[in-house]
Amino acid sequence: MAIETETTDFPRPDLLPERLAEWISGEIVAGRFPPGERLVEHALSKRCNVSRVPLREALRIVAAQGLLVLEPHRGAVVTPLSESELRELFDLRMAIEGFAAASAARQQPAANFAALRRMNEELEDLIRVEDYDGYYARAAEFHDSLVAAAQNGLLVETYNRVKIRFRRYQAVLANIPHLPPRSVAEHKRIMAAMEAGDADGARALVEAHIRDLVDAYGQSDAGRTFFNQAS
Amino acid sequence: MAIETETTDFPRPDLLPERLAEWISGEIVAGRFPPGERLVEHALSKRCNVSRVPLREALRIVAAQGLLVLEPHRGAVVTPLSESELRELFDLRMAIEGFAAASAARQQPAANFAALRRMNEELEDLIRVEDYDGYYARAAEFHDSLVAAAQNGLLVETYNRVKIRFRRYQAVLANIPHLPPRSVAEHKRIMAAMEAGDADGARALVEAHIRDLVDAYGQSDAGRTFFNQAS
DNA sequence: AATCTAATATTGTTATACAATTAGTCAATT
DNA sequence: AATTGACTAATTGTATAACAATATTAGATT
Repeated sequence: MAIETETTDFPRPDLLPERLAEWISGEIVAGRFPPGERLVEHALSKRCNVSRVPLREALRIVAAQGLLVLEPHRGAVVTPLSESELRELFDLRMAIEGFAAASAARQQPAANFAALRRMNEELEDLIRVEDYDGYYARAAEFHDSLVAAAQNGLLVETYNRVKIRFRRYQAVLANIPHLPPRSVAEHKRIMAAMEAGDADGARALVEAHIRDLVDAYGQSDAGRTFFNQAS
Repeated sequence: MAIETETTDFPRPDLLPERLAEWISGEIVAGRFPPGERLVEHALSKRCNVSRVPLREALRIVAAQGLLVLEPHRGAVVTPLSESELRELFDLRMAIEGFAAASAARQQPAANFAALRRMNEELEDLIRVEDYDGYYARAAEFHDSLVAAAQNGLLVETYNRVKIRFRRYQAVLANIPHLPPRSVAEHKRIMAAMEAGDADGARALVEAHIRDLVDAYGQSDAGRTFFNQAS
């Protein structure tokens, strides 16, 4: 008897709609499904080798994330980008991250300040090596940890919803080289306030920090120009 | 020729999954689909005279609202109630409503303070007539208007998601008679701070106001007892 | 009573069909 | 030339049937 050579079929994992949704979501964030594009069910289902039923459920998932709008009898249309949405997203980040910082500052011993501090030191290292792509990738993690420090699962869930929508704008906005050193310094002040138990101060610093990000994006070329092509 | 008696068929409205989702959502909030109950597709689709396809999409919608959990090969299960979720929901209300008050206070002329003031006066009238059911119905509207005053559609959307989940607990928690007069007074102080442009003050008052609600629910019999039956 | 096993029920997906609606085409008209 | 309007094609929305994979239940066995 020969060696068993037949490979088991690639095990089709479960959660097909979820995985489809993740893929669609990714295509939209990466801009490969540009704003305004219609996603035609039959074409997409053929492309993904799935039937329309799980695909339609995937579209529902992505629509619930805010990346698609399901128009009656017209189907799924990629949500447009707009300056107003970006402003509102920054506002929500201020509300969530600011509250998280204040909340974590009050909880004191439970909050994991060490993780935040370590992460900010890694950011400093990346700046020293002038790896700005790396910086922007990990800068998000710092903010994630900030929200996580509030120990509120629903707050994290809400923040993640904001992040998904926000990522589309990050993909379009250029990275700004002169911003990181300033951000790292602001992170330090935020952590100092939190460790001092100064809830209001920490929140104010977080809000000011995000406002700085808004200003930086607003003054960058990308921030001023991308809206034209997106309307 | 006789008078035309044949009626046109009742036009089946569109958005079947959305309407199904709304109904399911209502049944869960009202407690007719209790926490932990499994919603069986075939049975539900027969009961609603629809096929499994739009029903499954409806389940996705409700799951995205957080009222259902879709477990693989087990289907839709009504999300349990928990004290921790209630605490997190109150936290989110503080974050959102507090930020909204501060934001509205800064925007000043654009914010519609007159609507808020008028609504609080209606609440005072309801207290005078001792119509506490009416009070609790409209008290939510005051908070809605507060969030709306921030002029941020995404903040409203996020708040609505919190409200849907929160309503399940409101349906269980008893109304507390001695609370409304205190709340109305706190509403007044909040509005005063907003009109004075005192963003930080308004936010602090909103957070304190919600903390008062938490304490009141926590000290009520309902607040202490309902968790046992819900586990 | 507890455990294993077989029958049953349920979910997840595919395929097909068709009504309702929308999008696209192209000639006729202004 | 641009607009209208009717016709055709394409697409969505729903229903039905079928089946594999998995979970649940009930019965048999220990």
